[in-house]
Amino acid sequence: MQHIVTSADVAREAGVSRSTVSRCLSGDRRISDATRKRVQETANQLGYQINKIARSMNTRKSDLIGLVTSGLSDPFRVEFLDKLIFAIQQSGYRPLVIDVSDPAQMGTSMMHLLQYQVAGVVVTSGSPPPEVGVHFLKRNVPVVLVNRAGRLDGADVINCDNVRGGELAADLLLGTGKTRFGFLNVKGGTFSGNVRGETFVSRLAPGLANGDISFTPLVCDSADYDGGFNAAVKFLAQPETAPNAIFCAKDHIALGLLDAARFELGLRVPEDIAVVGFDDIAAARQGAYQLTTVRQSATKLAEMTVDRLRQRIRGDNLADQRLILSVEMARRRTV
Amino acid sequence: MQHIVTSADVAREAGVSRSTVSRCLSGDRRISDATRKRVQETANQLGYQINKIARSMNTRKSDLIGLVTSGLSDPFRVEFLDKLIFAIQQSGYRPLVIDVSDPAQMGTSMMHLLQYQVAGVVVTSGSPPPEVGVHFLKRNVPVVLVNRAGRLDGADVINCDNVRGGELAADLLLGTGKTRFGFLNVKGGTFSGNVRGETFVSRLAPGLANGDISFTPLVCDSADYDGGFNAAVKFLAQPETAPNAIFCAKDHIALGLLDAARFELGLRVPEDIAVVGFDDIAAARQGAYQLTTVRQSATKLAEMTVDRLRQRIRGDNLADQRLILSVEMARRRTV
DNA sequence: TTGTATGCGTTATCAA
DNA sequence: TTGATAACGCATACAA
Repeated sequence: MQHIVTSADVAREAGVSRSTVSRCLSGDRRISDATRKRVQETANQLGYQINKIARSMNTRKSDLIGLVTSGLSDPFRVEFLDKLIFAIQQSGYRPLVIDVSDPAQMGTSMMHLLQYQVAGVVVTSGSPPPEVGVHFLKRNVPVVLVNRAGRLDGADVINCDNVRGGELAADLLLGTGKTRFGFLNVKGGTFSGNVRGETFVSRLAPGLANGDISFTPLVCDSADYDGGFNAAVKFLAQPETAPNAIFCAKDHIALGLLDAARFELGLRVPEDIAVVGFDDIAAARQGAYQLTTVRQSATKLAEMTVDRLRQRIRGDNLADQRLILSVEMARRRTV
Repeated sequence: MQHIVTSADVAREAGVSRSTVSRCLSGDRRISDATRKRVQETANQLGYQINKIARSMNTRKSDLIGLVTSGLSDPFRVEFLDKLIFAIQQSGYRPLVIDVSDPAQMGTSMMHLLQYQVAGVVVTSGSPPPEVGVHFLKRNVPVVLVNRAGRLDGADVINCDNVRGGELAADLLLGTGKTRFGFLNVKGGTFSGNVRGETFVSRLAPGLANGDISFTPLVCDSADYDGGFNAAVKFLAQPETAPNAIFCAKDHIALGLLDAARFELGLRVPEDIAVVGFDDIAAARQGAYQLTTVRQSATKLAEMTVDRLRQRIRGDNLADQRLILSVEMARRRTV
């Protein structure tokens, strides 16, 4: 077991004090060019790596940012995390991922992040119990909730424009002339999904009132491809009466629905059934699907998240914010 | 700004010493039940969270495990990371993700992990320069390379059985009676892809020798859906002479190829063209694709990785190992 | 511009 | 079974 190179080793080798080494490597101005150069050379030569754990002892903050998620099975969330991880690194931070499969453990999981002195936390899944808010507030650790219901005291909330999305979907489907509307969401619903569905329905209100159209709420067991597929096989069993203008709470569900409609029921899209999704995941653009969907930009969402995080870490703008990312309709072949 | 609760606070409140608090909360045996109970109660009451950063100062190890990857755009890698993150947490560790977009920065990125005193590292992308090996060896930090070329001294290597995979693909395609074979891989190739392709070709050797069949190496610009799609549009332009029994280095490429064949060229699968992929990603099972492919289990790969990591962290079995995950053919509708 | 002394919160060592 | 004390590696206030 070899000795690990510390700043003291570099100091001795370069003939300076530990403080000087520290200053050189943290980019402190007040150091002579000669000294800086010499120290940096010795550091490289010895293979010195700063010990961020030790540094955090003083500063009481690490450059870790907690990412609370639950699995990587949801395609849009993966795209978001991808951009988020990139943006976090660009800002000089490092992502510490916490996978919360059991929503009940959300609170304890977030408390674990405190043990690492994280500089901030991004929650992309599950709604943290309000009582954890005070612990984060007390330590000035900013929390950003993304596409989540925001009941957390002291946390910022960033959502895409679910309301506008529901409207866009309704308007587009109304324009098809189809009359049997449906909204497909996971059993129990999610915060985002519920808002999308409610807005969708309220936009249909006039037509529903005068009996021009009908609406059926549709439910699947899981918020993914299989959920959409299995649900569709059932509710499309009698295509003559089944909904034929369907808005899905998210693309992943819509893909399952599409495959069920085409390959299990033999329906033509969009002639027999029109489908609108939400998210615009990569697969929606693929030739096999060409899904018409409400687009939210994972990249912008990630940038907004990191921007907001950095503001709060700097101590700016400390009042809780609620930010909305605009959405747009991506028109393809399923409507 | 409030004061943050430390072990000293708990000690004072409970009327014991810091050492006792430390022992109680780290599950040290030699402490009386009464004291343990009292300390734990005061800790909860005060909302005390252990500072793992400070703990790492002494132990010189954190319970962080570095995950080196490059983006989350590759579906199989995402599935693997999903299982890996889960397995890491199950073992009481935390994943610290490093996204290496530029392969040239691989070395420095891995060195950064050392700054956090990681207990181990998993490399899923890019091949680390051999010289970083010594720094990890010196600190007894285990490195596991997954589905990568292993040129790193002191690192373990875990691969799926690329050789067997290539054979399975060749045998299956030979059975179709088709005669114009192709292997589609990204320009320049990857370690895994190259092995798969080479085995595939060598399995075709007899047929090639007596002129029964032909083989064409096919290349795409990126190892993803778009790469496969764009390449296929070109090389399938004259379907009468183009390869009609194609093995793809990975499923994601195969999906692009399939969509190009069906929707751009109007080909029937598998009548006009047979396709075999590699990985068995979730999308391969979807109705729109039903891709026949060589399956490797992301779950098993993750378990093997964490098992090996834990062995080395414990100090067992210190000789470099090379593990192989078996593969199998998942027969669907594209052959 | 540089060096000295001190403290961050924990665990390990030694003593009681 | 418990407590006092010394590290761990770094940053910073203060002194020079």
